[in-house]
Amino acid sequence: MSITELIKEGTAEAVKELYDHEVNANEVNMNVTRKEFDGDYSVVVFPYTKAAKKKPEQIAEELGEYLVGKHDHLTKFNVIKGFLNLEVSDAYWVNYLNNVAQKKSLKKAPHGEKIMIEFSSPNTNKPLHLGHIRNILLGWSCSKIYDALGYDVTKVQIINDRGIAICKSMLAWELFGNGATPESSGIKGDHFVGKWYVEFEKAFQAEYQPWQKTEEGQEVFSTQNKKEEEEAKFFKSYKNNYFNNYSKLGASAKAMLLKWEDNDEEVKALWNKMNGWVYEGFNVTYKNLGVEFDDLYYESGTYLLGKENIEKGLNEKIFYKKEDNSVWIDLEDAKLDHKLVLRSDGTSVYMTQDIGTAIKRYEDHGAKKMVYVVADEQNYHFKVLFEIMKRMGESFADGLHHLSYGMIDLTTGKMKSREGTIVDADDLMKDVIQAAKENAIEKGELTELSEAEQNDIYRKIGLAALKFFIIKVNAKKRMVFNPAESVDLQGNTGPYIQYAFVRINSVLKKAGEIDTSIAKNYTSMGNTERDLISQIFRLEEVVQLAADNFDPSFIANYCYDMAKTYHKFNHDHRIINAETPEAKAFRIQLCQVVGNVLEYGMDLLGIEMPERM
RNA sequence: GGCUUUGUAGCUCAACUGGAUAGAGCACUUGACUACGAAUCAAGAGGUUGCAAGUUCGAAUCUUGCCAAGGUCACCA
Repeated sequence: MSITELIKEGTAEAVKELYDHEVNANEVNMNVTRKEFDGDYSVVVFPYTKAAKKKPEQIAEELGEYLVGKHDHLTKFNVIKGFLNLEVSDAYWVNYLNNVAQKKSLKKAPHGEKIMIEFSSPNTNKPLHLGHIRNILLGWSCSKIYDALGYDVTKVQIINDRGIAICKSMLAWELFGNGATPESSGIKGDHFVGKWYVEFEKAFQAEYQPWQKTEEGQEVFSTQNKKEEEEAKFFKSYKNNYFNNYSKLGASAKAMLLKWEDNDEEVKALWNKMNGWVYEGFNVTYKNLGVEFDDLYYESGTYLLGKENIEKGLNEKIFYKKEDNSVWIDLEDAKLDHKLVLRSDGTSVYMTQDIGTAIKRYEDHGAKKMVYVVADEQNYHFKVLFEIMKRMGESFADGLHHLSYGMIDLTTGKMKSREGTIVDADDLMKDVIQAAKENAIEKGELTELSEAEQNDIYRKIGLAALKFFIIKVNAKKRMVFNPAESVDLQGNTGPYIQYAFVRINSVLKKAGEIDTSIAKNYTSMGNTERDLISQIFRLEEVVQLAADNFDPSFIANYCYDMAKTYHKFNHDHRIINAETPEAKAFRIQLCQVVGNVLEYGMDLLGIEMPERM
C-alpha cells in the first residue's frame, strides 16, 4: 500500500473506530502539506465535526494520535485549525526512492485496450501554422501519455484533401504556373501549393473589385443590399455569392470540382500531383517537430461510406428527407438542432464525411476509444456528430471524445490569413532553433563538440522552448503567443528543465560508478530532499490526471516544479562531496531518479533532453 | 439575439478539482560564481481572483444575475 492510500484508509478506519462513522477511504480529504507548515500530507478534518460532535482541533488531535500510534511510517503530527499535518518517516521515503531507482521503466505494462487519437488534420491547400502546432503537440503528447499507461495507441490524421479549396490552388497553378514545380522553384511542396492558393485569391480579387463598379455590380448592390450596409462591407459579405453566380474564376473552380467528383482523369492527375507535393512538405514539418502517424485517412476516401450509412439510417428513420431531397436529422430532444447531413443535390457535407470516417476507422482498428483533437470552434459539430453516432447505434459511440483546445492569439490579436498574420510552422521552428543557437554560442559551453552535435543540441533546446511554451498552458484555454517569450530559455521554460537534467548528468558523470546500496541508511533528510521524493511519488497520479483530462499541461507544470526543486537542491547540498558516504549515495540515487523522471515526463510532452547544453 | 467558453499581479500562466496567508515566470530593484555547470539560487515589490448576491465551518473553484471578451448558430470545412 502506498503512503497516501495508507493515510486515507487509516483515517477512514480511525473515524469509524473513534466516532462510529462510515467514510469511504477515497473520500478522505487529503493533500500535500503546504510549504509553510511542517509535515508531508495534510488531512482536512472539518467533514467529521458532525459525526464526532467535537471541535476540529480536537478531532485532528485524536486522529493524529491514532494514526501515528498505529503506523510506523507516520512519525509525527501537528494540528493547525482543522488541518492534521502528518510527517512520513525518512525510512519510508528512502525506501520508496530505492524502489523507484530499481525500476527498469516508469511506463505501465501494456493491457491491450485500444485508443485512437486523431490530430493535425490539415487541409491540403496551405502549409501548417502555429494553430496546427498546438494541435499536434496535444495529440502527440496524449498519444505518449496513453501509451505510457499501457494502452494500444493508434495515431491518425484525417486529411481534408478534397473540395473547392484545393481546386483553387490547382486552377491557379494551371493558369499561371507555367509548369513550375517545388523543385524548379526551390519552394517546399506545401508552401508551393499554398502559394497558388494565394495567387487564386489575388486573381479573384482582381476580377471582383472591378466588377463591383460595373452596371451589373451596382445593380446587385442597390437591389440586394437589404441591411443598408456600406458598399465595401456589402461586397465583402457578398463574396461567396459572387463566386458562385458571377465569377469566371469561380465557375472554373467549380467546374473543376465537378470534374473531380466525376473522376475526370486529367483533373485527378493534377490533384494527385499537387497533393503529393503537399504531403512531401507536411512530412518534413512532422519530422522536424518529431512526430509521426500510424495511419492516414483521406476525406476523399470516406465520404462515400458516410453517404451509404446515411442512406441506411434513412430507412431506419434516424434521418428524414425534405421535399428538396436534402437529408436531415432532428436532434431537438438532445437540445441540439436539426442538422443537414446530405445536400439536396445528394453531395456530402463535412458531417457526412465524419460519419463515414468514424465508421471506417472502427472497422479498420477496432478502437472503442477515439479522440479528436480539434479546436474549440468546432464544439458544436462534435456534439452533433457524437449524438448522431449514438442514434445510429454504433458500438463505439460512447468512447468518442472531442479534445477541444483553445485557439492561439498573437499579442497583436488574432491570426488571420487575410491580414497575413499567420505564423508559419516551419518559419517558427527555424526561428526558435536559431535563437537557441545564438544563445548557446554566447555561453560557449559546446565549443569542443562537432558541428553536427552542436546543431542537434540547438535543435533540442529551441524546440523545447517552443513546445513547452505552448503545452504548459491548459489545453482548453485560449492562449496568447508571444514570439519573444517562446524563445525564452530562463524561468518557467523547457530549457530550464533541460538544464536541470544537464546538471544531473554532469554530476553523475563526475561522481563515476557509485555503490548506492547504502543510500537506505541515510537518516538526516532535509526539506528539499523530502520535497523531491514526494514529488517523484506524485508522478503516477499526475500522468493519470493528464490522461483523464486529456491535458498534458499537468505534466508540464509537474516537470517544471520538479526541476525547480532540483535546482534548489543542487544549490543547497553538496552531492559528490557530501557530509557522509550515506548522504552521497542517497543524493546520487536521488539525482538518478529525478533525471529519469524529468526525461520521462518531458518525453510524454514530446520534448527531447540534451546530455549537455 | 439563442447556446457556449473564458475573465486571477503590468504581461504570460498556476492553484493537486470545495481547504490553510491565492502561487510561479517574465519585466523591475537587490544580493550570491576561485563551488558538482550562474540557462542557476536567494531576497524585495507587485492582488477587492471582472462586479454583486447566494450555498457552507470554508469559495478563484459550486448557483444565480449583471459586465467584458471569444466561439458557434451554413446545402463551408
